[in-house]
Amino acid sequence: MTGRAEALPALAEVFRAHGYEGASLALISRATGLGKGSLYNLFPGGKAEMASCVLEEIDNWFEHNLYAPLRQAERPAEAVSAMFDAVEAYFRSGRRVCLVGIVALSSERDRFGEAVRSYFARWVAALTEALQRSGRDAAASAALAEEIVIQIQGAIVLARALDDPTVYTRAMTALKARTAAG
Amino acid sequence: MTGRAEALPALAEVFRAHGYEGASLALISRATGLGKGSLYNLFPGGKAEMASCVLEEIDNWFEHNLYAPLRQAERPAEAVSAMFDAVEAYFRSGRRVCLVGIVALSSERDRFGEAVRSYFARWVAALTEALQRSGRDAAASAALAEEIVIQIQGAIVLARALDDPTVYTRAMTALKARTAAG
DNA sequence: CCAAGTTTGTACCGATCGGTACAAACTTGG
DNA sequence: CCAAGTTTGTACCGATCGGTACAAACTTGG
Repeated sequence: MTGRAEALPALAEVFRAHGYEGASLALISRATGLGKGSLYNLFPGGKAEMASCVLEEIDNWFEHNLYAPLRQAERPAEAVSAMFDAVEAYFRSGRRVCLVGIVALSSERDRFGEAVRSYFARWVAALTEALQRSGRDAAASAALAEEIVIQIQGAIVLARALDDPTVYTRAMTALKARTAAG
Repeated sequence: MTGRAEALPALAEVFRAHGYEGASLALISRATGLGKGSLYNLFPGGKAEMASCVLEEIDNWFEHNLYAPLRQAERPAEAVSAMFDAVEAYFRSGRRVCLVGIVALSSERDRFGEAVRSYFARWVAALTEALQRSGRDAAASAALAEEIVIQIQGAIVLARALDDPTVYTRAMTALKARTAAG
């Protein structure tokens, strides 16, 4: 038996590469190496369930690797810095796209609206908390947290559009410097 | 005769709302009020040609209303400020999505890669020029120009994800202030 | 080792996809 | 006003869509 967990990474890549509508069952089947029978055995709810599970797994990954450390760090400034590194590695400097961001921009936002909202709201909240605990006042922390998430998402867009990952790294270097200084 | 020009706004909205793959000819036909006969009469190249034309029209709009003014402004600082206002109105504070950004994130980037690249490259270049002529050095101008485009794209993503246009206006207010100050 | 349960591949479903063919309905020029 | 050219709606094309049915192939427990 191959469980859902084993199929999710390949599934995620298909959705990332082709979007929800563009990810046909034929592509999904090829990418996962699973026939339709197996896919519908693992995900009785079909494509919608596959996408839900992928979003959930991504959410879990971010919660565990980024949000929780930000909230609980003893040295919050270091946690923020570690987040920048983890995010850069995860999105491969903009070569890899943010699936949750794509869903937010697409017409599937309504279908997965709450998952998308929660992912970004918790990101901003965790970052706000870390920034505040590292010595900023509440308003400045909230503003900077929002700006950081915005710049990450925007840098992915621009780096991909210009097909130039240095756009991503350059923006993040400047942003990290401002975050450390502020 | 209804020309291409009259059909383009409705076409653009369909592509914005559903992406390239999700924009079926049935949706396009409904949105434009044109039957297949008319659509293929206007756009013999089918969906690909429709999308090309839409991207070209968007490009023309940005070139004429944003890039050219930025490059030619006698008072470049005012041109930058006017750009912020025009962009906020165009994207309706993030309620409306950037079609070129969406294409950049999708698998259609390869099909329309050069159009996407050029749109963003010229945006950054025009902004760099205006910032430089308003008294910044070359390096600082280039960095800030890139950051502005990044924040615009990111703010659209986050505002839509959180379903909260104030995210967009808030980010832009802070960015405008920094741009004016710098 | 075999029976019961699970997983898998294949064939098939109706619906819809993008695109074509083409006659009927219009518009236009003389 | 009519002939020539243009535009339009409709019917249709094969391909693919997401999803279902189900028998054959496997796995597992006793």
